[in-house]
Amino acid sequence: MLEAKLAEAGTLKKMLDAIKELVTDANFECNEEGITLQAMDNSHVALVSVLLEATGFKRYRCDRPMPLGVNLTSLTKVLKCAKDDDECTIKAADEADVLNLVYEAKSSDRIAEYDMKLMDIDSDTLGIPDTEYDARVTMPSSEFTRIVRDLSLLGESVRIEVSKEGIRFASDGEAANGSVLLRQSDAIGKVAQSKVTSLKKEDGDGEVVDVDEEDEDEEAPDGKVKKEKGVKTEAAEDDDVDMDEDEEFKANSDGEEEQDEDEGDEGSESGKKRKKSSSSNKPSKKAKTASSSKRKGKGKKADSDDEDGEPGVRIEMNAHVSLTFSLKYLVNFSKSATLCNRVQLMMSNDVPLLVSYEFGQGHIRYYLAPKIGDD
Amino acid sequence: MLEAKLAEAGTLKKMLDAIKELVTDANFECNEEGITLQAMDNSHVALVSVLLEATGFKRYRCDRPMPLGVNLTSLTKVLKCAKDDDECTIKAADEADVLNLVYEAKSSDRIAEYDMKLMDIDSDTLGIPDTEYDARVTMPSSEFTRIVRDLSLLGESVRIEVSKEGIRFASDGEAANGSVLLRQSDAIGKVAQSKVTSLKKEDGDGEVVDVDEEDEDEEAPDGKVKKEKGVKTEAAEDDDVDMDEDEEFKANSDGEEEQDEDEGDEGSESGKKRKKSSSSNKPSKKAKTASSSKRKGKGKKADSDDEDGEPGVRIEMNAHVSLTFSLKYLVNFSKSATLCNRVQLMMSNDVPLLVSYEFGQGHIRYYLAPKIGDD
DNA sequence: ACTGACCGTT
DNA sequence: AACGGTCAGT
Repeated sequence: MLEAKLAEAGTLKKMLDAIKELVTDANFECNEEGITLQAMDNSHVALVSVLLEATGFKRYRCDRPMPLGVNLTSLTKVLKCAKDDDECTIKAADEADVLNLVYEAKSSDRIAEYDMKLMDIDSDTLGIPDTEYDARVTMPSSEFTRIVRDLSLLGESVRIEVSKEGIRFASDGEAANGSVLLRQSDAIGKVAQSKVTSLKKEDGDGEVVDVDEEDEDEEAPDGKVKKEKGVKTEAAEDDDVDMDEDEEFKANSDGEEEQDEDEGDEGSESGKKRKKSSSSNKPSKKAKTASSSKRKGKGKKADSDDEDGEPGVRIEMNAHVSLTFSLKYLVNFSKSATLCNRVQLMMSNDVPLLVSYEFGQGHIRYYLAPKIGDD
Repeated sequence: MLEAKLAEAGTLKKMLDAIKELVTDANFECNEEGITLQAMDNSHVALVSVLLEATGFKRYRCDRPMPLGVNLTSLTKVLKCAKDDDECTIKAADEADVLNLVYEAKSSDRIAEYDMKLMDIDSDTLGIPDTEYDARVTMPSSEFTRIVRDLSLLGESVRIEVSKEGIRFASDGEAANGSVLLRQSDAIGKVAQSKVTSLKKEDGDGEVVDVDEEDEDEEAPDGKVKKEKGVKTEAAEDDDVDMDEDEEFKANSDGEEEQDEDEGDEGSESGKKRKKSSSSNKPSKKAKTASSSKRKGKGKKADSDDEDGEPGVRIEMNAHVSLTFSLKYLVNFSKSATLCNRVQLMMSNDVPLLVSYEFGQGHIRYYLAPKIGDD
């Protein structure tokens, strides 16, 4: 059975608000490490990956792994019945067909209890390779929100380009073209813009994740992306690609360099390896992928980019990248800004963009295949 | 003629906002004691009773009783032309077919004047018995609003149960079931939960209204509810009852248990009595009903539950009650929260619920027949 | 298709 | 607190 008590129902509310428009039904995979959710968006163009670490709960217990099939629209309604600062306990018996949610007001003279129906959902666990990217940009999430919203008024897509100059977001529209350039913030200058040893998803706040282990990592036996279901990069046509359920999500699969991605389900290809990350030469590591949690044991929950990291823009790149994405999705992703003040954009040419919001108790990550014709 | 000057047009604006969706046309009955409005909602399921005491006006004069037939949609529009803090004077000549409204800004350098057409409306004064109830719950109006809104996301109706445990609001829906329990707030503990002598509508703040005078009151010459049309309790089928225009609104007319439901028209049954109020024993009185204003001359305008009474929940009960109501109506009633910080729920099994908002210058009360099959 | 109500944002 | 936008109901 599962029993997890969250100090603030608001965390869950914001998380649902962030993804409910993208995904309507999904399995919350619960195990002793925490709760994860991975799903393709309704149109199979983007992939959403959510993690809530067990350690982020006030109390957490999950005897055995169990998937909770939830209709996010229903869960959103039920969560609307909680105040942001209510304590929220979610419980589900093994094999249960209902999820029980209890909200306790701080004042404690109000207790609300809800039982929500669960459903069976095909859980095609998606394989999300943990790869290295040619560029990582960390910026205030509000800034990212503002930029994609502004540009979405002009056009359908945006070209994101990271160069020595900084990061540029440019969109061409019928009536007008727009371009926003963010330069590295002064205080951060030294760190970024320089060749970085390895660009992996950052775990902590503004600190490059320890790449070491990764370097030595398996160099990618086949150097190929696994084939689980996922957003396929190349497939991306003019419009975003629609990935099939059974495809593998090769974040940047055969992409520029290679990263492996084993997906969870098959596990067979797990042994793959990927090799040099873009320009740099660190051999990338692999595996951990979506279950990022394990990345480095991640005991670091609270210290990440969570709420307010440093202000400003931090740019790290090993190679110039230029990719084009659908603004509609980016605008959608940017809703997660309510969860965390900083956002990380990870890019390599021809590989799906990773937009990552790391907060105290976990993260929300979005993968979006680039439109072709960008390079 | 009528001439009444209100210190704040905002009072009228909020009152209209609270009831305009429920009632589109109604008579404002003006007499020397003040202005009252009583009407069945458009679908004849609920009854609304509004009182604006003469003493609550900055200036008030009404030579003879006169009904002002008003289209509330029109009045709402006209009132939108006033700022909340404007002084508002309403005037109507005898037999006039227009209502004159003058708004004077505090600064006095702005005077706006409007004339709104009046209409003839069948004034079937509704008889609202002033009865006793088995349970009275007083709580912050925002809390009530929150609860009924939350539950309305899940289901159509709510079961309200008052027991030693507190007051529970429970609703079952397609996707989820919900239940909110409010316990008596600690500081209030002693007062409530004990056998109350009499549970009548509270007039002041948290004080049981003196029932005395009412006891002696005219026991109802005819002892009946007036014969106006009302919500008939029993009629309530699965869905709320639709009371006929000519029926009498026997809120819980005769006593909690037996409530007669004579249909108002006959008036013959007037002799009924109400008597034992629930558990207690005060003979109920009658008449005053809706014109509650007279209840005790009520000079107390400002001291009532008006804006913020004590915070928290106060529960008084003489018997366990369990009733089911349509959330749609309760959500509608809860709009009155803008007028007053506290709301009173009065209930007896199988009798219409009374939701009462008492503010400085009067009150807005709603009566809603329970759905059957509850309790 | 139009009007009204409700929710969210500024 | 007010205005605008979105969604639902008639």
